[in-house]
Amino acid sequence: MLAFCGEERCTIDANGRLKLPLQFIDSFLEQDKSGEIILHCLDEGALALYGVATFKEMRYRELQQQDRIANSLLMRRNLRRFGAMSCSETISRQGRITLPESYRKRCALANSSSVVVVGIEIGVEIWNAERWEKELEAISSYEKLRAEAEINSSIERRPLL
Amino acid sequence: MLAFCGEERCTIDANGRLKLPLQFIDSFLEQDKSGEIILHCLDEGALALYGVATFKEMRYRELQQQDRIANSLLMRRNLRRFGAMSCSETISRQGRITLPESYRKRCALANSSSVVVVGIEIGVEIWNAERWEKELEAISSYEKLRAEAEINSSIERRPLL
DNA sequence: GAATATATTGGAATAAAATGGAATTTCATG
DNA sequence: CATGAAATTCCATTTTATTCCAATATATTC
Repeated sequence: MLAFCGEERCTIDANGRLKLPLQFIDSFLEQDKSGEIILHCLDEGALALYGVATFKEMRYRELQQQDRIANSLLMRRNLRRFGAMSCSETISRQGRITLPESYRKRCALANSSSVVVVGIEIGVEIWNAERWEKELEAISSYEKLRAEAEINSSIERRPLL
Repeated sequence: MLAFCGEERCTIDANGRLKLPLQFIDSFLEQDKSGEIILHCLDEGALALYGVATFKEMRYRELQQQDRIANSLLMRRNLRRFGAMSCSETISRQGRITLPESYRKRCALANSSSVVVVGIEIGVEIWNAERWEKELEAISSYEKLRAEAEINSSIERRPLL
């Protein structure tokens, strides 16, 4: 079965907890029997869930360079971004995860609201419903631009616009 | 469990003490059973907490070059900066640390005020709430610029604006 | 140098919140 | 229509946070 695919509607309960769709729970448990996952708040305003191994892979290179941190503002900012915007959680025996309050706020995931859980091949993302609509539109209009650019370059002239 | 991650609100008590969130206490104790940590006042106006080993790692390279100190004002200034702006503390049995008055003042961490404690993967930072908002905005606008540049370069033409 | 005043530290009690689980309801399937 | 599975709601328990107070240590004044 294809892991981390599909688009589902779920509700966040009154305490900020989300019951994950079964298929996603299975995909995470397949990766890591303990059910530990990483929550990461994306700059585009959605909450990503990754397996621990997937996330560590993403962060490995930068964390090697500890001696440069003291003298680089950009490095400290990057640590802040990933540190503050990531935390680990464990899928409970009832298939629930608790979303930290600050992440809920930032991603506009209100308690007792309906959200969209999206498979992204290497994990899942939790989106506020309206934001997800906008993101789909953004993806679509970018694809149109790219298609246009591809056509233009194939006939070897500059785009019309 | 992922060490030093997440974003939490805490209050500094009337005596300038901070009760650390449990997850951060655990992360520090895991590194060093004694609970000894280094407080370091950052130039961007926040207070960083590092494990002793982490801090020594950050300072190791520079402190090797003692022979150059006598002939370098910049080096002496750097020693001053790290010397004056760093001190050690021990996490108390109740999970509290006392923040020195001069650091509180410099980092705008007022007594009886609400502050933000941020995991930065290799330690934590304590931020004045408003300053943290500003820092997040700075990080976010940088990311947006980077994203825009990425899109533009991928379709190989200038932005429409 | 002693006594008083002040600040600092540690701890306990109370209040709040998060967690886990069970029960009921809903939905899908045979 | 009945059965099983899953989702949602609600409640009890445990954990965590906050406040307040006592004890100790430090500083100041006479």
